[in-house]
Amino acid sequence: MPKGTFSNLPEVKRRRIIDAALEEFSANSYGRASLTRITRQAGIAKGSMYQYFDDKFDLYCYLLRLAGERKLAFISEAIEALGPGPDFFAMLKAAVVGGFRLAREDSRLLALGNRFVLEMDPGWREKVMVRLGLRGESTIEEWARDGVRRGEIDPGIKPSTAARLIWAASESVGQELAAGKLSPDQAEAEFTALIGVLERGLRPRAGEKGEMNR
Amino acid sequence: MPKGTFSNLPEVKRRRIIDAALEEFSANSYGRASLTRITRQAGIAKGSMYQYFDDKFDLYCYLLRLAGERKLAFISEAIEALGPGPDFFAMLKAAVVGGFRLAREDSRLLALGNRFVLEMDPGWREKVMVRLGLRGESTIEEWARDGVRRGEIDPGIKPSTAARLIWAASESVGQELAAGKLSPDQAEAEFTALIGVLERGLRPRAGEKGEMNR
DNA sequence: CTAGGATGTGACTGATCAGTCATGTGACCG
DNA sequence: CGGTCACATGACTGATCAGTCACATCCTAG
Repeated sequence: MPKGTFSNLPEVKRRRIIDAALEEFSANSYGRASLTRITRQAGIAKGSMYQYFDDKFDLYCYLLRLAGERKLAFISEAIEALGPGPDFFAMLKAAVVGGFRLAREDSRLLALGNRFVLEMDPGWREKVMVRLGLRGESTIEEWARDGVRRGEIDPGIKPSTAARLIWAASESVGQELAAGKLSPDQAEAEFTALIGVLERGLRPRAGEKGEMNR
Repeated sequence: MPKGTFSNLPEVKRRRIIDAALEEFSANSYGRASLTRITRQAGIAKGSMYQYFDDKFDLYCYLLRLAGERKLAFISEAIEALGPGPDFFAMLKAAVVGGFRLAREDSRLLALGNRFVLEMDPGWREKVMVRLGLRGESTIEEWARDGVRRGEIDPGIKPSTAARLIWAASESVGQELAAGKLSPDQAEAEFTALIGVLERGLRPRAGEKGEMNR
C-alpha cells in the first residue's frame, strides 16, 4: 500500500503521479516499465517515489487495485441494472460489456488489467493476487454452476468448461479493445456475437439428455 | 538466419546451444531472456554466439521457426490421417489436438510458441512474423468460410466470430498445457469438451434461418 | 525566531544486459 | 616449417535499471 505521505500529497501532484505511472504500466509490461521514466514524467525526484511507495511492486499493486475497483464498479452497476434474479446469459453479457465500459472512462485502466493477465510468470501473478486479496477467475464458474442448477445450462456440460469458454471469449475481445484495435462499441458488438454462439451451445436442448462429458 | 558457422558445428555442440536457448526462451519472455545465461548454460563464450547468429533477435527467430515447423508437422499429420474432404469440426479438432501433441515431444517447443503469442508489444510480434514470412492466424477463418459454404456452420454466424471463438478456446487450453497445469491427455480431453459446445453453437439448426449478426 | 521532524532531492551503488573486439588457438596447405 | 584462415574467447563498453542515502528545504510548534 502507499505510505501515509502519499495520501497527504496535494490532489494535483498525486494525480500527476498516478497518471504518469498508469501511462508507463499500461504501455509496458511490469518488467519493462521504468520507475525512472515515471518520476521524470511526473516531475518528481526518484527518491520521492520511495517516500510514497515501498517499491516498484507496491506502486504497481496500488494501480492495479485502482483499476480493479473501477472495473468492479462498472460491472456491479451493469448487473444491478438488470433487476433481480437475472438469467445466466443476461448477467454474463451485462458483466462483460459493463467491464468494457471502463475503456470509455480511461482505456489505460483497462489496458493495465489486461496486461496483468498476460504477464508471464505465473508465480509473480499469484504474488500480486495474494497482495490484493483476490481469488482467481472462479466467479464465472460459480455463476455457471448456478446456471446449471437453474436449468439455463445443459447439465452435461461441466461448469468449468462453460467458464473457460466465456473467459476466453471475453479475454479475446478485451485484449483487442485495450489494444485499440476495437472501439468500445465494436467490442460490445463483437462480444454479443460471441455470447450468442455460446448461448446456443450451452443452453439445454429440448429432448436431449446431455451427455457431452464423462 | 543462423550463419554458416552454426551449421558447420558438430552436432553435439549445436544441440547443446539449441537446448540452452530453448530452455531460456521458453522459461522467460524475450525481453527477460538472457544471452549471457544461454552461453553459460551451453558452455560457450559469449562472443561465439555472435559467430553463429547476428544477434538475440536472430537466435530467437531461429528457435521460433524450429518450433513452428515441428508443430506444423504434427498438425499436418493429424489432418492427413483424417482422409479426404473432412468436416470442419473434425479437421479443427484434429489440428488443435495434433498441435498439442508437440508437447509430448518437447514441451518447451510448445511453450515457446505460446509465449510468443503472449508477447506484449504488437509491433515487435509483427516484426517477427515478417521475418518468418508468416501470415496471421487467418487460417482458421478461411476454414470457417469454407465451413459456412458447405453448410457445416450456420450462415448467420460470421466466419471471424467462429474463428475467434475457436482460437480463444485453443489458446486457453494450450496455455495451461504449456504451463504444465494440464497433461497432454487432459488438454486433449478439455479441448474436446470445448469444441463440443462450440459445435453445438455453430452448426446450423434445422428450421432456423440464422440471423445472429447484422 | 528557532529547533526539529517531515518531506524533497538527485548523484550514487551495484547489478544486469546486448553487443564488440583484440587476441588466442588450431587445422590445413605449400 | 611458416603462413593463412576460420573459429573461440572473455574482458570490456555503454546503457538501463531499482533502490539508497546524505543532504537540502519546508513547516510547524514552542
